[in-house]
Amino acid sequence: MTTLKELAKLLNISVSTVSKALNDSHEISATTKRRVNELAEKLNYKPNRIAQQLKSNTTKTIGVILPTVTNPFFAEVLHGIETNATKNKYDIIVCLSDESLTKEQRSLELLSNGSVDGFIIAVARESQVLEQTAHINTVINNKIPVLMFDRVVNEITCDKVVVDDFQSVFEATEYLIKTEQRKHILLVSNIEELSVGKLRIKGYQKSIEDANLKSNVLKLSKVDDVEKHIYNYLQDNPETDAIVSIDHITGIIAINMAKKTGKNIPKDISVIGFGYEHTQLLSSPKISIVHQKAYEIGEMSVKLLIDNLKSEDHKVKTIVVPSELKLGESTK
Amino acid sequence: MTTLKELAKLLNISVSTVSKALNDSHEISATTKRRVNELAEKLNYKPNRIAQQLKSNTTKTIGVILPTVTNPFFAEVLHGIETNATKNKYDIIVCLSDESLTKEQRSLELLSNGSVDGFIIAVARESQVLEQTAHINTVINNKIPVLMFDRVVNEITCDKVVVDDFQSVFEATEYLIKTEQRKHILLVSNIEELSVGKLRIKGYQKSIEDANLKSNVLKLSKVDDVEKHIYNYLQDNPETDAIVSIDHITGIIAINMAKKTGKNIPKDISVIGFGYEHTQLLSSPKISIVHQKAYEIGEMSVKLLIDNLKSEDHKVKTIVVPSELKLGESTK
DNA sequence: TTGTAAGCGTTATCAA
DNA sequence: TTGATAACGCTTACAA
Repeated sequence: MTTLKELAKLLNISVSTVSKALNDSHEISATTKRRVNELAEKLNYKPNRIAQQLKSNTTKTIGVILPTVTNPFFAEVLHGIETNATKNKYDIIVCLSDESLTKEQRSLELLSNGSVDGFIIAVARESQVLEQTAHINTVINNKIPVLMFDRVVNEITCDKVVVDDFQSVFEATEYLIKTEQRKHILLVSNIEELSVGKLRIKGYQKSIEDANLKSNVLKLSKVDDVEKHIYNYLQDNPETDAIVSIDHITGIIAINMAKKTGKNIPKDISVIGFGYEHTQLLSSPKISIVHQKAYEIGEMSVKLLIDNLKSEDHKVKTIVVPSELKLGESTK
Repeated sequence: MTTLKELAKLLNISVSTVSKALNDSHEISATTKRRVNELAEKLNYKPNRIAQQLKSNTTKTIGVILPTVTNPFFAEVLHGIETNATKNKYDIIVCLSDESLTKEQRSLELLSNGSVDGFIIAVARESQVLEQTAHINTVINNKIPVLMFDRVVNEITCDKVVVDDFQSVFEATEYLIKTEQRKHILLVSNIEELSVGKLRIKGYQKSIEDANLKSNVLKLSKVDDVEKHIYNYLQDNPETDAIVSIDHITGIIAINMAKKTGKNIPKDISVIGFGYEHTQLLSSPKISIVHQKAYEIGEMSVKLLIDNLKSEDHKVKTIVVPSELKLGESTK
C-alpha cells in the first residue's frame, strides 16, 4: 500500500505538504496540489484507515451485538443498521451472542479496547432470563455509548429503541374482537420467556379482559412437537375462532394445523401472526401479520447512537417504533 | 482509557518495561511483572487495539460482503463465519451489497485501505448478471486475499467455497424418479438467473434426460403472483406427480398450492425444496429439503481465508460442501 | 533486568 | 507556501 512517505519521496517534498495537499488545505499552492493528486491517483493511494483512527482516537465503527441473525427480525434490523451506518460513513463490526450470556460478555469486553466508538445491542436470551447485565453497565461506565434495542434492560440507563409490543398485540386482539366479533381467541407463542414476549402476552390479556373473554395462552418455547401441540389444542377446543401468534413461526403452523382440523380460514378461524418481509408468502391463505418495522428499528438505532457520539450534550431517549397491522387473507 | 504511559508513570518505570511485563517477557523480573499486572488489573488496562494494528500492520479483521442477510442461507453462512472468526480471534466487518454492483464496489473500495486483512464475499446478483467483476480483481491485485463463496465468478482465481448445486438437485430429482417412480416432475425456481440457479436447473435436467422424461421448468423470479402461477400450472397439468424447488420459498408455496388443487401430499405429489434450519417447520406436511450446509460453508470460508492469511505458500483451492437430502413428510 | 529510541502512517502545530 | 517535528499507543531492537 502506498503511503504519504512514498509520495513525498517521489515528489521531493515533505510528508506534511503531501498530507495537506491531499486534504485540500488552503495553505498549499494549486500546482503542488495538482502534482500530488495526480501521483496519488496514479499509485492508487488511500490514506491508511488505522493510522487515521489512531491519530484521531475515533474509529468510525459501531459494534453490533445480536443474539442471532437467523431470526428474520434481527436479520432485518441488521439490514437497517448496515444501510444507515454506511450512509453515515460508519463501519459495523458484528458479533453474535448466540443467546449466550458468556459470549455477549466476551464480545463487549473484546471490543472495548478502542475497536469501536459505540455499541448497538439486543441482549441475549440468557442474559435477560438470568438478569445478568452488569457487563453492559461496565461499558457505559467506560464512557462508550451504548444503544439497546428490542430486548432492553429497564434497569440500565441508555438510549433505547423498542417496539410497541404491548400495544400492537393489544390492537391485533382488539381487531379480532371488535371488527370480527371473535370470542374464543387463542394466543400461541414460542418466546414467552423474553421481555418482549411477556409484553405481548400482556397486550393480549388486557384486550381479552376488556371484552370479558377468556384468556387462552399456549406456551410453546419448550415444546418439542409444536405442530401436534397446536393441533391437539384445536381438536380439544373446537370453539376456537381466532388465533394470535406473537412470533414469526407459530402463526404459520397454526394456519396449517387449523386447516388440518378441517377449519376454513378465515371463515371459521382468523389468524394474526408476527412477521416480516417474506412471512406472508409462506402460508396459504397469506397470513395477516403484525409487521414489526425491523428495518426502521435498525435505522433509528444508528441515528440515535451517532447523535450520541457526535453531540456533546446528548440526552438519553427511548424511541418506540410502532408496528403496523398488515392484513393478509387469514382474517375476514 | 488507560495507556501504557499512564501505568509507567504511576509505577515510575519505563513504558517498554510495562509493555514487556504485560506480555510476560522473560526479560522482566517477577516482582515488576507482579506490580505491573496488579496495577493494570486495577485500572482495567486494555491494550489499544488500533495502536497494535498500526504497529503490526495487521488488523485481525475480515471484511464480509454479502448480497443480503434476510435470505436465511446468507444469514446462516454469516453465523458460521462469525463463530469461526471469533474462535480464531478475528473480528468481522459486515457490508451488505443489497444485490447491487455499485454498493459492492464501494464496500470493497472503502475497506481496501488497511481496514481488513482479507475478504469473504458472495457476489451481488447484479454483478453476476452484468458480469462485472473487475473490482474484485483489483482487490486481489492489491495483495489482499479474497475468498468467494456460493455465488462465485469462474474467471477469477481465488479460494472458493461452493455448494454442490448440480449434484444435489440431480440426486433429488433422481430420488423422485428412481425411488418414488415419479414421471411428471416440475421444477420451480425464483433464482433462475443466478449462477447457482442455473447449475441446479442443469442438475434437474440431466436427471430428467437420463430417465427420458419431460423437463418442465417454471421460472418465477420475475413473476408477481407466484402462488397463482403455480396454482394455474398445477390445474393445467394435473398429471404432475412431483415438484422440485431450488430455493427456500417456492417449495413451500408449491405444497400449499398443490393442496389447494385437492392433491394429497405426498400421495399424489411429492415435493422437495431447498432449505435451512427452520424451513421444515413452515409447511404441512413438513417439506423434504435439500439442506445446504450454510453454517459449514461459513466455517470453511473462514478457515480457508485464515490459512491464506497466515501461510506463505498458500495455494488456491476450491472446496465443495456437499448438501444433504433431508426427507420430511412431503415425500413418500 | 531496565531504559532509550525508533517506527507504524497519519495529522497538526509551529517555524522557516 | 512549505517543512520540521511531535504526537496518537504500542512493540522491539539495542543500549545501559
